[in-house]
Amino acid sequence: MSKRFYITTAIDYPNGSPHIGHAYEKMCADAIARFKRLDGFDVFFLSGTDEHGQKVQRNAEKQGITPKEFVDGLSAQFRAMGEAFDLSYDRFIRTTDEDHTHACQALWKRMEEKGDIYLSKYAGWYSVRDEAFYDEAETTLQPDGTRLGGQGTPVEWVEEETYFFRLSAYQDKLLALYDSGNFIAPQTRRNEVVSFVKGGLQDLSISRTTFDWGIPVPGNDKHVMYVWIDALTNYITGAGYPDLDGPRGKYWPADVHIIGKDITRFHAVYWPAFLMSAGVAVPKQVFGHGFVLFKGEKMSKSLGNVQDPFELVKRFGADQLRYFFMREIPFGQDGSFTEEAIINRVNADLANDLGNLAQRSLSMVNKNCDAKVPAKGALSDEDRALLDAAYALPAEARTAMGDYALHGVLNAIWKVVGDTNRYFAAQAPWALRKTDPQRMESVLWVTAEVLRVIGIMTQPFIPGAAPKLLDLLAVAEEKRLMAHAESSHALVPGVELPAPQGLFPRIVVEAGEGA
RNA sequence: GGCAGUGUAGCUCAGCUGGUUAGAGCGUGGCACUCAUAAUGCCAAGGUCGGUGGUUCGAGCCCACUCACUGCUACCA
Repeated sequence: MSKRFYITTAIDYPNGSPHIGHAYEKMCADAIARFKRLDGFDVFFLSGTDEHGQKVQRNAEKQGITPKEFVDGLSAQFRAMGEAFDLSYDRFIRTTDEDHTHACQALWKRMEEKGDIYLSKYAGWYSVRDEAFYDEAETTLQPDGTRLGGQGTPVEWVEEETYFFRLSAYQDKLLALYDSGNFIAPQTRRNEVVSFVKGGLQDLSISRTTFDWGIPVPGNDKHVMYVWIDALTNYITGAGYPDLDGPRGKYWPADVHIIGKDITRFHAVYWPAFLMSAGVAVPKQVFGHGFVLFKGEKMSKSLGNVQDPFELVKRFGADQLRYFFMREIPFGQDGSFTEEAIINRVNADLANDLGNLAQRSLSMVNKNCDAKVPAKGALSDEDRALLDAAYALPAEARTAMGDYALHGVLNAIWKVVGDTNRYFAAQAPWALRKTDPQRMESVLWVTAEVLRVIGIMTQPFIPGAAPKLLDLLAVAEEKRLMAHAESSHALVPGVELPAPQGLFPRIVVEAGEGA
């Protein structure tokens, strides 16, 4: 009975090309998924695109193509982004996938059987221009008798037949859920949701008749399911719902939904209520991460500062961006980036600290130890202290990962990288080469062994370079799990090593290029 | 307006249930070394811990007030 771990990201709405914010969420979730695999879990990692809705339908019409053709093109871009950032999805789900329709309709029927869905009318002040309903309090009555919405656009009274979900019946159960553990993280998001739910819940409109690009409501084709039923259900579609006894059913309930903080409510209120209604287990946790800002400002089309993830990868590299964002931004908080910050961080941590450490030590091994794992002599206190720090990493990392503190994991690892550089300088193996070659070998062995542990531990974050580092140390493919990051799997002296190669080139800013 | 949160070195942040000289990384200045990707190491400067007033033998950490900033306050996602 192996340990299982099911992690999802939000599915993206493809009404435009992906931006770096989409990539950020996915790379963080990917690092978590990879970390759990590294730690011996049977992981299922789900991401995808949310493809229905009025906006897609309209955009497709504008281009004179079908909605499906429209989303096919954009969904492909999101999938390409996954490849560009080395994302290890186990499935890339699309809400236009056949099994998803089946899952949504099954969920709907269960909720209906429970008596939680009823047909009624949704009425309110609607702004055609904003495509949004406004609360009466948000509107203002003009002298000429017309009424304007929150954005200053005209609104009209609209009544539409719609199905409602009896969300109001779930207030107490939801509050009990929030009370029982850490269903919502981080804490600040939890506070917001709790206060929202305590304020009282209204029933939720869950169908539309004004467009048809969506999943039909079972038994009433005039209606399609509205956003959240359709979108959220993807998480159980991924587990094979309604057949949770099938091959993937074992993954449900999900361990964590990684989402942007802006959609916390939908995941922490509506979603568990739907599931409770349908008699399906609720996910274990919803984690709302922060936003990535560019130079401290939100990125938007109007500001013209949207950062293209593909361009960034081309310029800096996938490992570099992954490392930067996960190290620099405490996971859960907002964070800002600039090209200069990326260059500084990448050069300092990856090129200078880790890359150069590997290079300086392994090139000595190559030249002075016959290109073999050096001989390990009696260990000094300094050797012992450094090795202990390295071997302590798995436990420290697991602790930090318990709160999905990706930055904390990297912090701990790079503390050891720093320790190793200090150790290397203090032991000065280049001097020992002349005075005490045996001791030199020991120092090089300790350094290489620590690099082995670092290589193992960094795999979730820099999945391109970490395996290369392990290759340089001739670590077998099957000995690269976290369980191997201990002394019983240490490097064996005498094993042949390949010639060292640079792991991370320094990023050089060309003259005249602003950073 | 209501609720919640944040404010600690130039920058980004740690600071456990209050307890000797408030920490890290980056940046800055100086020195050392030469194995290495002009990389690394050492040393140093630098903060009245937003402000005021309390509680306490003692507060960055507790209380009150105050200033600034942020988020949430339902059906665009």
